[in-house]
Amino acid sequence: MTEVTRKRSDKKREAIIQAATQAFQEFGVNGTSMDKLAELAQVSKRTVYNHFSKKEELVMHVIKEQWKSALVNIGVEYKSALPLNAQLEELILQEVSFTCSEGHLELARVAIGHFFYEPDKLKDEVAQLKAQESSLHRWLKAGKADGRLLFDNLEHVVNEIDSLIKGQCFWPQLFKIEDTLSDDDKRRITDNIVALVLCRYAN
Amino acid sequence: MTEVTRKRSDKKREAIIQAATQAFQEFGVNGTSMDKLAELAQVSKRTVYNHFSKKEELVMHVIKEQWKSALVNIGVEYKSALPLNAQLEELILQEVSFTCSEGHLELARVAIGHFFYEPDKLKDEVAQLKAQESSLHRWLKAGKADGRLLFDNLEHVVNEIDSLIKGQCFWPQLFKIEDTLSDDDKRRITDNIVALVLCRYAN
DNA sequence: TGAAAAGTAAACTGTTCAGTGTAAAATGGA
DNA sequence: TCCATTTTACACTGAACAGTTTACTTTTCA
Repeated sequence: MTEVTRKRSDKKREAIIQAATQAFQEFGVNGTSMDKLAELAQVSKRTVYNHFSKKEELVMHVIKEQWKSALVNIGVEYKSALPLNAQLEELILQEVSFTCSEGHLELARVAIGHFFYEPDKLKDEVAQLKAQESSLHRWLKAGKADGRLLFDNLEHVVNEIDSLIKGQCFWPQLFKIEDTLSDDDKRRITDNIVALVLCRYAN
Repeated sequence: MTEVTRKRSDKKREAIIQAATQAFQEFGVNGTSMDKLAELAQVSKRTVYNHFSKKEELVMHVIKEQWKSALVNIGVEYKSALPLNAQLEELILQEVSFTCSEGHLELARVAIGHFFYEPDKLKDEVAQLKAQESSLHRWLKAGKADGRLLFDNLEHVVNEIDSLIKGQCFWPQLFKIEDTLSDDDKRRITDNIVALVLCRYAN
């Protein structure tokens, strides 16, 4: 043992995870056999199984790891003194950028590819996601409390904004129907969403 | 031959298609083996292969057939005399109802499940879809020509509306994250979309 | 009634793949 | 050097599945 052995072991483990991450993104979970994976990781198949006793275990590990690394804190706090316009612009631009980032898209591809025919598991994972109140939630709530925004149902507004973002920055890219967005595209989409939302809900 | 033979043959064929349609929806294409399928259709496996020489052929047949049957004509023509409000309401409600209908969702599930890792084929199919100018396109164009709507880029507006619809009536239902929408839900969502759009683009 | 068309059952081929067993080799610390 | 841990190569099992072959039966209709 153990210090160096640990390190050798860890290196192998890293190689496996890294190869899996890449392969799952490129070929999908079902398109990646454990043999292929072992070869890509430059590791014997048995070693893969020494680290992850089932394929499912490896899949979940990869998804959760990507998940963590993709989790960015979007931090725009409501400021009473500043114009709504600029604040919302900043907030939505951050959401847009995150949503259409390659990291986020790749995670989504793996997860959706894996969970597509297991709606219950998918539901659970998504429930966890939705549980955490977003920056957007807080900002809208603060704006309403401040009397500068006017709406009945917070959830509906969040849903609308979310739909506008995903419909233009996520789904088309997820399925590779549209190319990656340029910064100009992001800016234009953000501007339009901000205009739409403020036109409707600004007091 | 041939009249009655045709009929027996057709019955078998129907049974195959019907079983495939159901099974593909329930288990996905990959989750449905040709053996299972034959059993479900109460038909010998060989008969399946007599009608469809490859699984892929059957898959494409089922998708295209569902496609046809799902294709509804949404017909709301722009009327200069009537208020924008009511017209757009009617138009979007039709879109919403179609989008979240079980038929449309099931088709989408089969198609996405099948094409998920074949982005090129998916792109082709979607391109066909997008090619046909929608009722929404025409209506917006007419409203602009009539001077009652004001916008720069028609495509962007269509995209926004489309995102709002799909984000609330399609994606969550596709992945079975949300239940089927009630008529009240549809009405509420439609109302909100109409308000958002007219607030922004009505002259 | 008899020949053509269609269907059936079941075994079979060939492949892919998850997961296991094992014996030998590499690694690095004591 | 010796020992424990880890990795490796590789053969193997067992299952699933697309697609085929064959020998046989049923149906239809001329």
